Amino acid sequence: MVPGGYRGAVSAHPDLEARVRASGLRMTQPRRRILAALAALGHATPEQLAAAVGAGEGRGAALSTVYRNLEALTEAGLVRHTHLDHAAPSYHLDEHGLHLHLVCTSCGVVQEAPLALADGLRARLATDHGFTADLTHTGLRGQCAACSRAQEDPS
Amino acid sequence: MVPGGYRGAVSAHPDLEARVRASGLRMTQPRRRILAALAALGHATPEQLAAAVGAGEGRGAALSTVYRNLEALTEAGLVRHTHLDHAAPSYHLDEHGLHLHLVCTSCGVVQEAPLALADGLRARLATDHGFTADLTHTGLRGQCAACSRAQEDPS
DNA sequence: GTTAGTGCAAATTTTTTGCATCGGT
DNA sequence: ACCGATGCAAAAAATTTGCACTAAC
Repeated sequence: MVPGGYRGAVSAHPDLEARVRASGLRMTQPRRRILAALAALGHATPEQLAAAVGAGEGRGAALSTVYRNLEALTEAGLVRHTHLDHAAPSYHLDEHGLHLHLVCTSCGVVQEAPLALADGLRARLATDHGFTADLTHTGLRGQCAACSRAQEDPS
Repeated sequence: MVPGGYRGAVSAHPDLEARVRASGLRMTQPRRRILAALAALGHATPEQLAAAVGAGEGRGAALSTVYRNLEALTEAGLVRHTHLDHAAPSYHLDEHGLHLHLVCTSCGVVQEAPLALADGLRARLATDHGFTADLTHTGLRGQCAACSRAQEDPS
């Protein structure tokens, strides 16, 4: 289910390393692997990360280390997460950019959409309810184009 | 944390009973209590429901029964759920109405907003991405008015 | 009388935590 | 050398499941 993995000596992104250190965190091997996996996968659940990093296979990062790192890196502002569905949250690098996540209820595909699409809604929420919304944090559920089509025209 | 509970002989809403039966489900005591609790609480997590129903106190509904009912009733279309935060999903009667859920990241308060506010966004998603969104299913995270204020003016 | 539905307890699954050790600075 | 970070294994939560029994229909 998960590609080869990122177990080797990974030099990772220099800028990332700098930011890690700037946050007062040490740049360890497991942490480097986790960051590299995040960069490569775009977004992934803790379990997917553990698999990608090769947890339990000797030289990787223990599952608990993955959890602890996601927490520490989130705290440091380097990592964010989004709730795509009922399951575990999906983590991604801060750099990965802000966008809406469209999650298809039928096929599970996740597509991204420009955050600007929600500007109108956010403005209304702000004026009408004094609510400052972050549409980035939760995936929007629905049906993707392909699945809607399949449903109407079950050829 | 949870009010008195709904353990007594609850007649529940007649219409609900009818819909339950129409779905081919039997109207049992535990099920009646769960429906009554949902009606009274508006929306609640499985645990809150179990507590409200008086699970474990003898005459209530076992936690596992709560889970099984939420599943069955959801299947029957009588119940829906929304993911308000990182924690457990929050269930509510279908009748409870469709609206947006605004979840404050700071204080945890959940307020409701008319679904129509999101019509613009939904239209854009439909035309631009062929995506039919259900903004009802996930709570929108952000800061409520009170918390935003407190943050800017920490008197 | 059938069989869906229930309670209870055991089994899973997911995430957290304690603690001795290792490794970055 | 210091102390943050790690691995492992145990603990906590949260949800699911097996099974004998009860109660709707």
